[in-house]
Amino acid sequence: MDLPDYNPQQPLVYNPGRYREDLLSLEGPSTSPELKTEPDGRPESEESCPICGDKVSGYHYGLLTCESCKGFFKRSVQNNKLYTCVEHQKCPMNLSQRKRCPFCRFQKCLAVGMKREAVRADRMRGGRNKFGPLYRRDRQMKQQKVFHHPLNAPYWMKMESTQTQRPTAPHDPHLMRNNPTAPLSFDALHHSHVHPPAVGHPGAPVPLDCNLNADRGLAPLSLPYSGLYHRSFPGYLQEKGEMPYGYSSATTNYQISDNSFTARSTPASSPCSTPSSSTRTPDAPSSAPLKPNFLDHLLEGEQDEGQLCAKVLASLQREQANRGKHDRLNTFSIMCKMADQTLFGLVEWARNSALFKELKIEVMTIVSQAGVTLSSLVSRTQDLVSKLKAFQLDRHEFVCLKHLVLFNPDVKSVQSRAQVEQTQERVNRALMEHTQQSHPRHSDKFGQLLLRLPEVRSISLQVEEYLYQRHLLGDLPCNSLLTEMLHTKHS
DNA sequence: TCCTCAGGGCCAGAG
DNA sequence: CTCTGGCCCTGAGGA
Repeated sequence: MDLPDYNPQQPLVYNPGRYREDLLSLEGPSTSPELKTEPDGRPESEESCPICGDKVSGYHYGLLTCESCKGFFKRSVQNNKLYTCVEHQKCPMNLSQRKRCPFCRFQKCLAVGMKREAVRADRMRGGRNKFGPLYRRDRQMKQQKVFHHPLNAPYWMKMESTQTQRPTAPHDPHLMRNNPTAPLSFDALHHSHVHPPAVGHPGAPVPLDCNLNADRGLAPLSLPYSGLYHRSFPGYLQEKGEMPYGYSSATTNYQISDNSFTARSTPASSPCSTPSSSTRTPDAPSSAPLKPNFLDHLLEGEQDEGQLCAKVLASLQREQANRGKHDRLNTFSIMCKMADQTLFGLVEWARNSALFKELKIEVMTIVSQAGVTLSSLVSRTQDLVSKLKAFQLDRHEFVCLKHLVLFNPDVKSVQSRAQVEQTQERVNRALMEHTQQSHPRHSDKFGQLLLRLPEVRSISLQVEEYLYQRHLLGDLPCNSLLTEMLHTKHS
């Protein structure tokens, strides 16, 4: 089965209605050029620059690229170059044509994951940058991919590297921020890049290898919590001036921003960096009168769910396309990778949650439930999603539910249980007031929403249990945050 | 202390 | 003149 509309040289046209099919199609061989192999068995793709196909000379600004693209990227960022494309921003990019359109070349640099932040503002020579862990992990994963087929790799081997190397860099918080001050940062989860679904410039070409149709109103359905809330604020991002990942589709020019990346190291969406966070009173979260902007305060740390889904999809598509003919991920492996990357997103979200930062947690442990099957999980999850979709959640309700799931006083080893309960109560109150105000005719909405939470928790526990069983069988396809979490929780 | 390697600078060549 | 890209230097961090 071919990967729909995918060609490494052409942006992939994303059709939300085919999201599920896209994921399924990831299993089959892609239509991307067959990956040749070196005499020693290493995929040649490891030796070719993802931008132009030239020979790579090492890791540069976030990923393996050739010397030429390294220099081009460096000059572009250092000199704040402003390029324009005389064509349709879809110029082919290869060894012979890479010089023709610097606009498209720079686009592709960003799209494949080169990081402007890695170009040093102070121009200091030498040394190592903050992406060291990224390079190490990437290298490790590449090695593992080559020498150990994921599904054949022994369990202990996976655990060994899982425990020695935390998967950090590809999900660097800096790469996941919604940063309105960064006009041109495509950095995203694991080199994946998406068009902001709410930006609303239908005609604007998207310089990415995983494009979203501009009319994509609802998030894809394939992720557990996506598409649950109704977009009550179609222009939300625009109104707030937020352009996630810095992409401005309103212009065909790239304005390379200043190199003040150090000032942007704290995610702008982080409540700690916003004035409103100063109104927070960690000491008495429940006794403090509810600020009218409490819900907005919660929303400040929110990622767009559609973006998260699209990032995961783009990443998977890229990885699948880069795999050898006989090395393609099967459905379960794809699901595990989805879960892993979604987990990263959730962890990042939780870490950025001002409320969660107040917590002191030793180790997250869970209670196991046994005897689950994948089909029953899918069925239960689909039921839950259907119920939640029927509620047409708005962003405020959705973020409240997320916080209520996160702040679970039943989780062991939470040191300040009282604080968790207080926070839960506070969010509860905010949710109740919001539903009463925004849905006065639907007075029962608050209660109905709360009734869904036990099921959410129950399903999540079953999913964990199921994955752990597969994990013990050595089925989990890769070293990941997911396997690490499962191991930690069961150890 | 040495080695590795990624970012920066230099400069000849191309257009 | 600007841009490109290959080569070399630098120096933080790891062994």
